[in-house]
Amino acid sequence: MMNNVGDFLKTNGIKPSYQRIKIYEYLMNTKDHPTVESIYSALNGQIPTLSKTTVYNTLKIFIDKGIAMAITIDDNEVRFDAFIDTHGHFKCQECHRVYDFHVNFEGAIGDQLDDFQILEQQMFFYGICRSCNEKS
Amino acid sequence: MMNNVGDFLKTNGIKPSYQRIKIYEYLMNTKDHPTVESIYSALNGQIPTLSKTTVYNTLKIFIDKGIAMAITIDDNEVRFDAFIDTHGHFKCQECHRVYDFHVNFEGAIGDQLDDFQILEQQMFFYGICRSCNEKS
DNA sequence: TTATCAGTTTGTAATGATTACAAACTAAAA
DNA sequence: TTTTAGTTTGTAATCATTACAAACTGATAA
Ligand SMILES: [Mn+2]
Ligand SMILES: [Mn+2]
Ligand SMILES: [Zn+2]
Ligand SMILES: [Zn+2]
Repeated sequence: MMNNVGDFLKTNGIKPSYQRIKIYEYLMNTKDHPTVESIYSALNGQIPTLSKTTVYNTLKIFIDKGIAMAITIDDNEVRFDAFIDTHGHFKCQECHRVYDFHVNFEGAIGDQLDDFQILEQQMFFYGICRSCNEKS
Repeated sequence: MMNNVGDFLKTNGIKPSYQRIKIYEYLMNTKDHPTVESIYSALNGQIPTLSKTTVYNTLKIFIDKGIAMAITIDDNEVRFDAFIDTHGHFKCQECHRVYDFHVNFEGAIGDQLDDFQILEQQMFFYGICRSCNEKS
């Protein structure tokens, strides 16, 4: 075997092509919630024939199969995340970095949505991060 | 005098033109978090010369002046809200309605972001609403 | 009053992200 | 080898948003 990511994709019903493995590895190893554009340009070096359409298609498959998620933290920039446990995101308006944080969703809303069937939860914060704060 | 919305806009540093008053009134009276498209087509009746560009411009001004906010609850559909107190949104995947709910943000994240300066908070839930649940 | 001027509105053109589509390719099965 | 299903690629189409400049408006100054 020797290829963990390939096996992981197979387990999730995704045929592990070279492109798919590379894209998933990149998403897994990169903690900055990359966009389609940044994934494409990061991989274009090792895969010169890579098409942006393939990046779009592959990410859509990952999301459909539940091994990645899309984060629309700002109009007109969709970012992707291989860390799929429910968690919140903080976006720094200075350095544009996106940080993860843990959220206790239950405590935050009480019983207001008791008759609603909740399938997905997102929390986004915006502001200035610690590191940017220290520079001023 | 006699025009509350006009005065309200003036108070917030916005010159109260006919278009701006109508757009703000619509946003205020409509609880369904309308899009640019739905605002435009709702008002096009009474203001036949209305331009979609004016709707975009006006909403941008409202947001800059802090009397409205943009909600990107789903990729490729930006919605607008005149209710600017911090609150959460639930989007029904069946009827596509967007519901407001109250959120206790402090309790939800603890002290994880203590050194971060938080300027804006958003919470989005997705699922099936009560009314759609009852139909099945 | 008329002339001027800043701000507003409008229509059209440009942009840019995403999607549609069909041809080329790949790898496994028959 | 041939077939076939699935994958990748490049190009074209779509669609929301933005840029831009001309037309308009309403207030102010002469
Ligand atoms: Mn994350
Ligand atoms: Mn709302
Ligand atoms: Zn920062
Ligand atoms: Zn519903």
